[in-house]
Amino acid sequence: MSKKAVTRETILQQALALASSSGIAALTIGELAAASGMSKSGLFAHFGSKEALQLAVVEAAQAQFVAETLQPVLVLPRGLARLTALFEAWVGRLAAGRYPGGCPLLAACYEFDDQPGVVRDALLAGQARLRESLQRMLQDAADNGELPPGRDPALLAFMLFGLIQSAHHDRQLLGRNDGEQLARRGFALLLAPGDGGRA
Amino acid sequence: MSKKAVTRETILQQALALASSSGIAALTIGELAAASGMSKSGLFAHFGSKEALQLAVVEAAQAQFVAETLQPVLVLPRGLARLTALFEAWVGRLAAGRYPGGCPLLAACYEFDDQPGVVRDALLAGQARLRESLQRMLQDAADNGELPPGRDPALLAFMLFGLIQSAHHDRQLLGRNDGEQLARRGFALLLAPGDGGRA
DNA sequence: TTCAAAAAAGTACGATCGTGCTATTTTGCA
DNA sequence: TGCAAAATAGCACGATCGTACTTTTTTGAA
Repeated sequence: MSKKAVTRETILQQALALASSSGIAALTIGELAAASGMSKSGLFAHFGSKEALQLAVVEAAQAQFVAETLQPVLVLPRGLARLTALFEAWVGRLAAGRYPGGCPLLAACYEFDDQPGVVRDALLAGQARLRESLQRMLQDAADNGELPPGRDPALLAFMLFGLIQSAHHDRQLLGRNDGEQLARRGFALLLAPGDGGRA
Repeated sequence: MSKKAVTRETILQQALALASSSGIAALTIGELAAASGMSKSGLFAHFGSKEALQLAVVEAAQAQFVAETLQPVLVLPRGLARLTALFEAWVGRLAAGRYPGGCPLLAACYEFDDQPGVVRDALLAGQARLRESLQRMLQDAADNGELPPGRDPALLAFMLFGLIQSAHHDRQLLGRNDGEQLARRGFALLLAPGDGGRA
């Protein structure tokens, strides 16, 4: 791997660490250069513009999520098993201290949802893909007869994503560390057959 | 009302409109002054510091939420009726174009959750109060026997807030306008007795 | 109507922003 | 080992940031 690619990767990892607490929009070339031990212009040359840097950071975060959370569960059989593993990995990711300042992608969604441009486009595409993956796993589970009768995969995907967001909110702002457990109980309530989810 | 108070209110309304799309942290004294038809220094004198301005904006947004969404439902009897009205008002607020760029408070939670200071403190206090109100309404409904058996008010409050966040996400980033309907169906799924929420 | 007080504007400041352009260092191949 | 090329640093720029200090305009009570 070329030196350039190595340095670029180092910068992006540093950027993700900073963006986790301050947000991607608040990332500053100077601040990031200092944190990376580089000069402003040396770092700048890697990206050519601030928008390109922000886009690279978003894509790095997305690639990391896929590699660390989505990919690993694909070895499991389609259906409830795979879905459960994904949700567990996702929830665990929140608590793991992977990003102490919170998920940079979730935060970026709030920062860029009204800022047209390539960053917003990339976020939108990634979130849409993720939602589709989630919904497809739910459909697989439904096809296997592993869902309570009458459950709508689209609604469940919507609600499971809400559980993730609520857990994130509880941990990052409210400082509550039981959000992950509540999310798991919510998952059980939504997917457990029979008793309507005693929880 | 003194002139000062009137002007201050005008500024804060303008600030909320701007913050809706760009975020409270990205608010700039100069930008806000231009939008308000004032000079930078004239506007600045109203607050004394940028942090005080941000705090005032957060408090204005919180007061608006309470006045427009929480207060009105308090005339309804405690229990499921009041809870349903609150959720409906809350969901409706997302679609109403009240804030075209999304809820400034939700966005602020992501911006300030890792930035210690008075702004974060105010956000935390407001969100904690809101969560308590929600949970108390659920407890009232449980006391009335209006909840499916075995439901935990704390878990339901967690999940209902997740529905709101998911609806916000769907509308603001994904551009889907069925998020509100999904949130309503989720509400029904969680609170409807008997069939375990056929949806 | 007058006039002190309040509100707003004017001006200036150092700092930092993103981004050019040029010089220097470092790299990897001949 | 030498040397073009690649990577990084140095420096400068106009713009804008938040925030002081001073001056002008506006307000409301006597």
